[in-house]
Amino acid sequence: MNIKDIAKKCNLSVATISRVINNDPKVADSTRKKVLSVIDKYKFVPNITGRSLRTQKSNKILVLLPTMSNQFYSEIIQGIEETAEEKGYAILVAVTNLQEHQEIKYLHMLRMKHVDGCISLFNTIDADSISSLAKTYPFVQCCEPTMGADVSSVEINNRQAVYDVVNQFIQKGHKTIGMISGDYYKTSELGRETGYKEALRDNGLVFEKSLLVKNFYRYEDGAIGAKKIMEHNPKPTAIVCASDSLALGATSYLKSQGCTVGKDVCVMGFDNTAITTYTSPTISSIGQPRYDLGKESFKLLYEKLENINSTNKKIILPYQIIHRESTGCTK
Amino acid sequence: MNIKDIAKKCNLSVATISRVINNDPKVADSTRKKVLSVIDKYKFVPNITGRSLRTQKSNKILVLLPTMSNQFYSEIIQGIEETAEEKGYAILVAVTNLQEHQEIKYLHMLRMKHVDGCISLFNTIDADSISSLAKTYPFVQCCEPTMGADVSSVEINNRQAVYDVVNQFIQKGHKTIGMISGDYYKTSELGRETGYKEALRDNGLVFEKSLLVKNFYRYEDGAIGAKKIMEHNPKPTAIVCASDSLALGATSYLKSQGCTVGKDVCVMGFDNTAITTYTSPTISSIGQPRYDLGKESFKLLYEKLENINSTNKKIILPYQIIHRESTGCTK
DNA sequence: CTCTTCTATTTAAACGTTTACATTTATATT
DNA sequence: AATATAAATGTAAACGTTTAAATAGAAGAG
Repeated sequence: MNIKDIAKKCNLSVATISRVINNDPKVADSTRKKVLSVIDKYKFVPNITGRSLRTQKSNKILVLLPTMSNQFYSEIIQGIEETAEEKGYAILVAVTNLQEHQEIKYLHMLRMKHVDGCISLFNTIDADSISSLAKTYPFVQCCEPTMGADVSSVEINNRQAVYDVVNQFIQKGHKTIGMISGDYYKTSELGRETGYKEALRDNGLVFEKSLLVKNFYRYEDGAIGAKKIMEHNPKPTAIVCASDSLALGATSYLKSQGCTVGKDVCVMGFDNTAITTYTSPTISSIGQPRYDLGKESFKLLYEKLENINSTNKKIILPYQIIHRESTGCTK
Repeated sequence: MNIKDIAKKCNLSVATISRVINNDPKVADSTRKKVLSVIDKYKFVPNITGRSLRTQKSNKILVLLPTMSNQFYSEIIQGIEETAEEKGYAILVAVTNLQEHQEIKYLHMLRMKHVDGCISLFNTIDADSISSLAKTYPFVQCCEPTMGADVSSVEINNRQAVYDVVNQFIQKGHKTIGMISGDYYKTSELGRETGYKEALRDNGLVFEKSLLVKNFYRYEDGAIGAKKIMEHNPKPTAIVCASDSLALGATSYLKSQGCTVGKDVCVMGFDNTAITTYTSPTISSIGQPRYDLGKESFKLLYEKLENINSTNKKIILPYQIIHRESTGCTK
């Protein structure tokens, strides 16, 4: 059942049927009614591939995720989805599982015109490839802009966030502060680590290599990191982590050593995921405005969808430092 | 840059170019080489919309998710994705956020032929709609088959899983056992609750309404549920939960009341998500073979992709009961 | 040298829409 | 009634592929 069949049933040309489908006002009310009833009767649904080919638009955008096992992305996607829907775009999510060939495969959907644009939450391909991709296709990076790439992006100021936290720790009298970071998300990681180092420096403390541990972002890595950091002399009294799962792992290790987290040692997480309030002690964390990160990403993408030559923008959104029990906040 | 342009540059017809692209053996080696070099030179990528229109296939399948904020789905999707890739299919994920209009919107992609098939992790639409959808389009339900719908599906035996757990509790001497369930995923919920009731009955215990609490699946609901259940007289000594977050919430409430979870009260979760090992006590849980659920779902879908009239199959995969500290397991 | 067979290539239709342009029909103006 | 204008509908091309069927060219058989 296609538009031609409907036209035949209605004794009309395909053009008129198409006009009815697309709400073109140039069609008589009586005709419109007749056509709609026939469409309804035969449950006709216009073939979107035909339409896409003709209009050269898919009205779909791709959201590229490094992994699905991160709570963090859920709300970002919702922010994208709801903003996109207002403009008539549907979103499709693809997961790269951190594999470059997957990333390339899905980015091909852009070149093959099966989606009109892409918001990527993480890229492994190099800055030049990103820049040239973004020149030709609507493309926005969210949370993890590739360093040195000429591309629109939305993120928070990771450096400043950790800087502020470490500063707060120092103001409260902490003298030895450790950091557990990861070794994957180059951009945010570097920012967070820089913030840590700069805050120490600006307060007259020296950065010590053995107080900054880098592994992956799993729970176990948090425990391993905490163990290593606690071997330092003098013992650190505060640890800032690059994710909540790291903070959780660190906390659990510290507890197992008889430490009271929030009193003997303060622990700060990152991302403010739901898990932070499920545990004992509850975990303090740096919160990103997830919904807005998604929303602003789509807005930037939309500018590109309307005009691919519009200038690239870099948007920085505010973060939030939330104190809970793991930094001694009792309320 | 399209296939016609390439043909012109090569002084060949579009048909030959198409053959090269599709690895048709009926093309001379010298010609193939020339064409490939031109394709490479101009970075030509065939337009997939044109191809889809002609071949009436997209080589894409849709995975429909109720929400992205559930750790549980991640590995299922990986199972689907890796199996699908072997057969040359890419997967696209769409999230309904439990809204029917979203579900309908994305299912339309099937009717509009923008995807060749769909694996759905949850549906709100009624059994008849599901049955008739599945008759016309390749469609498989994973984990939550709609009751009464004629459709291929993969799941575990939810009833038996909870039956076994409750049975184990009773064997160990527990006399009063509560259950915290949810009120959304009709099929699995009903199964789990039935398992609970049947195990009681088969052991000569009476089912008491006040020991079965139904809310949503959030952490808070676990705490609320535990509070309600603990008001029962005599106090229950075991609680089985329909999710890990419920179990976590229950555990945290019990701890706040001075209960030692795993000793005074045993708590069992469901789904065996990562969080179960991050907490203290660690949470016992019923594990579903997530990767295989995804894998088998795609296999069923593939049968439908090859022959839409193949008979619907219902696959039941084994579950696993994993004891941790919350049920008194110390190792 | 002709006829057959096989291989490589071209031609042209088809997939299902949308839309600029042309045509017809209805309505308004003189 | 004749003409101008507006509204409704039709015609046909276009989007970028794939692929049956037709054709050309080369090689082999007699």
